[in-house]
Amino acid sequence: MSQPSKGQKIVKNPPIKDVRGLQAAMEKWFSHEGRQYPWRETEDGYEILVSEIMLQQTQVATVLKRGYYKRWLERFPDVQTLANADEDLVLRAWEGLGYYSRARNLQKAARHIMEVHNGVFPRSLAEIEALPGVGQYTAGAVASFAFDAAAAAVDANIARVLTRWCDFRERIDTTYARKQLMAWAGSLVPDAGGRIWNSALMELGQHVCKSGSVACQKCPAASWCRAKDPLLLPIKKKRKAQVAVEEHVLLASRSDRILLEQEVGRRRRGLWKLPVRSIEEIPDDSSVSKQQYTITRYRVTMFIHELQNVVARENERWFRFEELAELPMPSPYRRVVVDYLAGREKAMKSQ
DNA sequence: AATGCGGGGGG
DNA sequence: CCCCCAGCATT
Repeated sequence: MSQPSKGQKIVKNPPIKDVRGLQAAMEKWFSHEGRQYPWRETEDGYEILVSEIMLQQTQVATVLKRGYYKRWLERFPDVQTLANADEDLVLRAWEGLGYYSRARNLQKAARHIMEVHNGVFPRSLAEIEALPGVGQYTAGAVASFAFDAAAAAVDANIARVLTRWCDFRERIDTTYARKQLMAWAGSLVPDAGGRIWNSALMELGQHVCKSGSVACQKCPAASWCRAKDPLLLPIKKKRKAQVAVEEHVLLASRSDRILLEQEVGRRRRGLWKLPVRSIEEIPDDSSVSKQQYTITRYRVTMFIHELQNVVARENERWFRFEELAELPMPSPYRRVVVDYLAGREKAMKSQ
């Protein structure tokens, strides 16, 4: 046996005694303390899937507060409607959530369900995981929340809870740790059904067993928990430092129109933004303002050059002001455009 | 195994 | 300023 495998053996059962008692305590606690989220009021596979995709790397508060979930289901109430929708409309409904491939994959998943499953949402774990944009976590979440399957679903909340319960003091962002946590999660899910159990674990991670603070005196699992110092868990690798970059964009207007450029690369593909130019192409008499934003690991300083007499290039188009609201546009550019139109409106009135 | 992919919340 | 968040796909 080679050395690296030592200490990396997957242990099937978590180091927890009286699992039935823990399950009972968690379910009782959840019945009192569980929040009422819209996706907890439905057992529709599609509606659950929409919520899970929106919630990937995105906090509950973000999805709820700005009405993304409700609006999406009004606009795309079922699989068939989404499958047949224009991608522009899909991206516009997603605007501000980020990770736009999620939206494109969600539509691909709808098309997959129409073609492969005749429009009927699949129930098996394997069939759900075969949907575009659906990985191991999301498949388990949908199977348990929609169909009450006894499926493991290890999200960031459950990973944190499990590492603390089991005092797992190794890095969790490795293949070994992911397998270990999946094994523990799988052995803890009650056969009777995973809906309440997975919901309760997530709820615990979200409101009690939190990342920056813990409320062990309010925790229903405290007497089962082995963590000596919960705040030190879970252990993750440090993230790469951010890189500062600059970009120069045009705020080019022509009577009642503004020039926009459509992204064609991998990042934010299909969305419209202010046209980018190199610094050498900017006339030095243009009026400049500045905005900061972050995308992935870049801290971008965006210089906004207000210009007229600009010639449109490939992938660029003039849009009437009224059309802008319908276009999918990344948040940093949306803010600039909205401010510009507001300022223009104000100037018109004061004349 | 490492990296790219948004954007906002909260310490 | 930082880390974090109901992760996935690609390399």
